[in-house]
Amino acid sequence: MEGLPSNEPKASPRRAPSQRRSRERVERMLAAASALIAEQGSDAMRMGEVAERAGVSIGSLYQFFPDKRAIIWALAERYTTEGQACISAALAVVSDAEGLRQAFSELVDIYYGLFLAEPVMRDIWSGTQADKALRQLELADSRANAGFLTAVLKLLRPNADPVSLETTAFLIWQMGEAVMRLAISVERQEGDRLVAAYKRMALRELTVA
Amino acid sequence: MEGLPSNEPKASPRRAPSQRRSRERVERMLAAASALIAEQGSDAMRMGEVAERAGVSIGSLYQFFPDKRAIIWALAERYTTEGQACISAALAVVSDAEGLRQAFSELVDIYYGLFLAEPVMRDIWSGTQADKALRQLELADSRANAGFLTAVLKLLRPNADPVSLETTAFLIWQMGEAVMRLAISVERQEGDRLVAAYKRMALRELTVA
DNA sequence: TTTAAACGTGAGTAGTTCTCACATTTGCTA
DNA sequence: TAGCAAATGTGAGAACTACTCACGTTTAAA
Repeated sequence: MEGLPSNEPKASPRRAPSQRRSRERVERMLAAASALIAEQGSDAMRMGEVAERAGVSIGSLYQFFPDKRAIIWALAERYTTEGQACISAALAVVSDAEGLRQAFSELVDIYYGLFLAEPVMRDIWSGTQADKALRQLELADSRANAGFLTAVLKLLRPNADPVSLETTAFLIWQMGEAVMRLAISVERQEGDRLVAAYKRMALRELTVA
Repeated sequence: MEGLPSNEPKASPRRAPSQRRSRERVERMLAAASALIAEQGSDAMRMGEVAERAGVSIGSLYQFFPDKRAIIWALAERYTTEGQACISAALAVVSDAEGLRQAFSELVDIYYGLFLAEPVMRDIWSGTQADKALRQLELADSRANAGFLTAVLKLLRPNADPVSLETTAFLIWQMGEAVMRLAISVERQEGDRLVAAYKRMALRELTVA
């Protein structure tokens, strides 16, 4: 699945471009990487191809980016700092509950729009390296599991819109998986809190109309 | 990041073990893979190492598993069918809202326990191939973003438990990201519905105590 | 016993990331 | 302007890895 010797954060510090020439070249490298990720995904992106498209040698590429990950991270960083400013601005002006409603709603729309429109962000932030086929298997499986939940909901609320129930069940299930993944990535205590909060939220959604 | 020629579902059909000898050997291969994933993660798992630990040649390994993914999938499948039976059983007996509450609550606990206890499941189902360092960056970033939300919540509800508010904000933010990732993996229409449902759910959580 | 199919082997192929010894360019100082 | 050290640029090749294939061995059935 990889050619890297290991998964350790080898990220040895590389020289930072200090002269104008090299800064421009680094910019070209990032642009090339961005284009290739948009076209093929970061997994299929080849370092040699990045160098070629940027018009630099493979050695130059590695002079400023210690490994393949580094160039992807550099791109990711641009998006995140940009996004962070946007979020900060939108929430800074909130002063009451209604304001929060509006700001949050807009924020979700903006983010969703970004995810839909930016192939690079899409690739980097969502299962980049994870292989697509496995993701589809997971989805199919999750759908099957959510199906059991849907069946129960339909039984308990025969008058509700079936599509809406299906959406709710699938959403709750997927969120549950996401929370589990999150919970095992943080400290045990926080993980427990997050799972508990999820449970409370999901139950509220499941038991009220 | 990989040595595979491409990301396409090459999954050419391989011979299925029909004799007892080969069935046992396949079992050993799976056991070896499982152990290695538990020790190092599936990304660092080397096919040669799997073969060696299973006491078979690399050729034999590839006789039954077309590629590296296949052996990981095979392991994943075992967990999922097991889990599916568990879910089905737990939800089949639900007949009222209170029953749903209990069944769902238990299910979450069981799943969380599995995630915590099973390193292989953990690896396969959560950012398997995704690199750990990037995941930590994402988390730090998400925490920062959730921080803005936390600040607003603290402002609007000065009497609430700060830790609880932080947990809620982080959870909502992470769920949002998960829903976006999900939304772009399914058909546009369903994605839109899922995002809308998430928004409704999150807003309810944000505006009621 | 014969025989065809299933099974087993491991050196070798192809394709990747990343290195390194060396050449070139730049900016600074005398 | 000449001199020079640091920054920058190069690409053949080192080091790994997933995966193949031609050939040898075992199994089960006729």
